[in-house]
Amino acid sequence: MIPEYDAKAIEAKWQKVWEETEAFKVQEDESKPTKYVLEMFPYPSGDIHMGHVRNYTIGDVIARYSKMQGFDVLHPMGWDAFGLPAENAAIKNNSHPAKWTYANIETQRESFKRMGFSYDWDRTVVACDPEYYRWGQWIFLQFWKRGLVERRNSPVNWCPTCETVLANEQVTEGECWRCHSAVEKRDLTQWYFKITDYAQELLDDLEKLGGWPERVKQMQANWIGRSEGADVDFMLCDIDGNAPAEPSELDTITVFTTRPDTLFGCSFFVVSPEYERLDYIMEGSPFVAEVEQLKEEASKVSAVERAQGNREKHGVFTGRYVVNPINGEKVPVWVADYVVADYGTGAVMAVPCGDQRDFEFARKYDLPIIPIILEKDDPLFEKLDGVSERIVDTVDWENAYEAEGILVQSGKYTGMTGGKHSEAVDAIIEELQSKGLGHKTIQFRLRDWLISRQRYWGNPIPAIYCEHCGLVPVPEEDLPVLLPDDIDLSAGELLATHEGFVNTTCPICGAPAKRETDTMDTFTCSSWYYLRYTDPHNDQAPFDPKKANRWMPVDQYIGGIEHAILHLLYSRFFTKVLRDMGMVDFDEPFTNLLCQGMVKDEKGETMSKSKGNVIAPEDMIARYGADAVRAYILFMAPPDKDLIWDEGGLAGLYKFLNRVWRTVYQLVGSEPSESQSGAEIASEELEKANKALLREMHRVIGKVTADFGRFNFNTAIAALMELVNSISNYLKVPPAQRDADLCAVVARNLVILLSPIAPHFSEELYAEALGGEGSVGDLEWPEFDKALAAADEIEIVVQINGKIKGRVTIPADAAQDDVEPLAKDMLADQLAGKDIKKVIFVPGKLVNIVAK
RNA sequence: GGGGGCGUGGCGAAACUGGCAAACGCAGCGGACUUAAAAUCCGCCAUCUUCGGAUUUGUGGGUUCGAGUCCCACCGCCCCUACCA
Repeated sequence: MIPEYDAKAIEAKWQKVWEETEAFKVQEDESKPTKYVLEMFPYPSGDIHMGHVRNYTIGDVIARYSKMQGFDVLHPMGWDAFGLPAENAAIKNNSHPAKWTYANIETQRESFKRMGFSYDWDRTVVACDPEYYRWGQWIFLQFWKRGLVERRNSPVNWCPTCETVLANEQVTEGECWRCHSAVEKRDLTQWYFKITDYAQELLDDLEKLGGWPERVKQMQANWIGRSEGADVDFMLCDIDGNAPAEPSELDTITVFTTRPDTLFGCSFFVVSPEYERLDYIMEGSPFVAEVEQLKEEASKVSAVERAQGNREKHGVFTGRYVVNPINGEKVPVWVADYVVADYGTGAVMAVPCGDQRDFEFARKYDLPIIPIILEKDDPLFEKLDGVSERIVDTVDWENAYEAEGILVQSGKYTGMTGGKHSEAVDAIIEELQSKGLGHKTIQFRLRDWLISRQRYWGNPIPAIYCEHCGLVPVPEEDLPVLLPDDIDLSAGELLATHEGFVNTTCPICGAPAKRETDTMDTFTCSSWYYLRYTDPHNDQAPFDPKKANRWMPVDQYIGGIEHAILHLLYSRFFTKVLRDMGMVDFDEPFTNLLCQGMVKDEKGETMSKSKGNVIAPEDMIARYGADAVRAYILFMAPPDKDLIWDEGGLAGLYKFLNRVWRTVYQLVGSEPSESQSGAEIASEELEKANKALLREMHRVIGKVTADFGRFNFNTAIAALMELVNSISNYLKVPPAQRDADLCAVVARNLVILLSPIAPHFSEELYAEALGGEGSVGDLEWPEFDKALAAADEIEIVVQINGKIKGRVTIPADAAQDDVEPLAKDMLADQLAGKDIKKVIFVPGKLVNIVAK
């Protein structure tokens, strides 16, 4: 009797065995090559969802497979445990964020165990654990020492719902990444990590990341946003509009431009409403009221609206003028909302002829448009010929001319080629440089990383304000700065109002002093956790460089595309700084990156609690078992594509496991199969069947191995299904006639090949049906024998002019000379009267007769 | 506006460097077993067909002996990003 496949009992049994035998403990075996398989650690917001299941199943298969291939595998798991949801839950439940966080961690940990994930639980990293965040503070202090920490005042993104500032990367389309509230601009003094110091390297090293998806690299490159151009100095005229005799620093207004070649076409000048020196410009101007009103209106326009693009542009004249450094011309200074404060210098030279935005603005406010760059055959050339006076305003234009062209009305540069990277750009920069009024420069879109948050549940910034000594770092020996437990968040208490936390003494002079009460962005925690896993219990340092260097960089990182910029960029930055500190000897943290697709509902919509379309993993485990869930999620789509949930498909994989179960028992037992007729078969036929099964087994070993290497788990499972179909076919042979040795080896290999996908199931079959010792996970991966997988005879296609006309069966090693006559013979009718031009023979595939 | 990706049966998908399109599965249909159902097993399942074949990978063109795959144009969908000077 074949026992029933009882997924629930089997899974519980093997999870217990794995735990007791510490099956997934990292071996730290120096004789083996290492493989670090890492999935992005989760935020403990309630129980896991299908996205987690998919992410971690993919990682688990890679980890288990790597172990069977002889690697010393590091496959850890932890929690990104600081952050607002915990704090909000605590406020709502009149509780403490730690309570909520740790309860959710336990729930998730149990779910992970029920999924059978092969984590070394000994290495768990929990970001809100002082043992961990202590070293986050230590790293902060090292960054500070290296000049990579700055506290400064500037316009920042403020989320009114989360009541905290946000980093640029955490604002998408003008909304807060977490709560989707419209983000406001505020002028505040905040803490920054100077990630821009690494902008160039972060961009350049994308080239080293051959194992990353192209689109992720592209997104990072766009985010870093390097543009080459020039800084150009314009001089502010005095209030009466007279050009300054002596250029003074105070009256120098610098712009960044990628098009210095169009400088002769500058007919006005624009600063953003938030421009830092706008008040200085407005001193004594009669237009203060108008400018104030524009500023007011601009501040009201939400970032969301601003992000819509192509908005109607608004501006007012400041009453002031600046001098164009290339021709000494005076141009009016405007304030307009289409210039943003946080790119370039917050001021632009407006060239309506060569820039669409300036063009639209000029049309609206009736400002001059000076044609200075034209397409080769522009009719305007004729008009300009022999005219000494400058022609202004090209009324018949509908758009600016932004492409490459020929300069006109541009002094000695007239006739030169202009455009983004043209000779005119270099020539004009040279002139500006010689006059001391400009120079070549590179502008990045990347801003410094604003890391301070006005929230309790985060890693405290280790800094102290002393009346006498100023801003003082907390000494390393005083770390960690602990978050106080006794805080009543629901009563509105903050770190800033917690006297026991705020009041301290100055580490330098000993006088009473105040602590910094901002905490660090949670993304600082996730920027180095992967290093901590290599040495998770170290209480002398964040990690031992020797251990980190042995395991790192992560060989395979797996996570969602939503971190394409945020987490992945920050982690790259941290790694580079730690390298410069001598803590690690590599430049990039993640060698290979796999971004898995989303799990969507039947209608193709994202699952969310608010839509009520969430499929709970625990329900599915209860109904079909974790192994079926794992197999299903791998089978239904390649890992990087979105997966449409279909419970019928899951039931199908459950049926497949049942079928494997019966098949394996039938292979090694003496029971007849369902498809067997009972009649003896001829020995010739038997031999053929034996041969075919052996060949099929080897073909599938090769296919599954190759597919695992490419993460094509869906086709690997399809190949295993084909093997099972072939076995079913073989089982038509009566039990007494079967080749027992062949059956045993096929059964064994089938179980091994399936084990990374359905581990509990495979363990049970290996132990109970095959009588195996130990764990399947400790076995070696079967070797692929190409010779045994090859067929002796194959069927190839015969074509005329690429159209299939028939098929012939030939020996696998047949040469063209053998095949050609066969083919011609076969198609003699159709070739009659035709002239054979040539014959193309693709071994193992086809023979194509080109005839006319 | 800029960048990236995708388009194959009723559905999820396969087809590695151009070489038998639709493997594998879901749904469906027919049969066996059963008193019956479930489960299981066997078979059919792109479209049209005068049963010889013919047509088919969003549309139109091109390169090639041969194109789902490469090139050009267009249509449609998705994702990212954005008054970036």
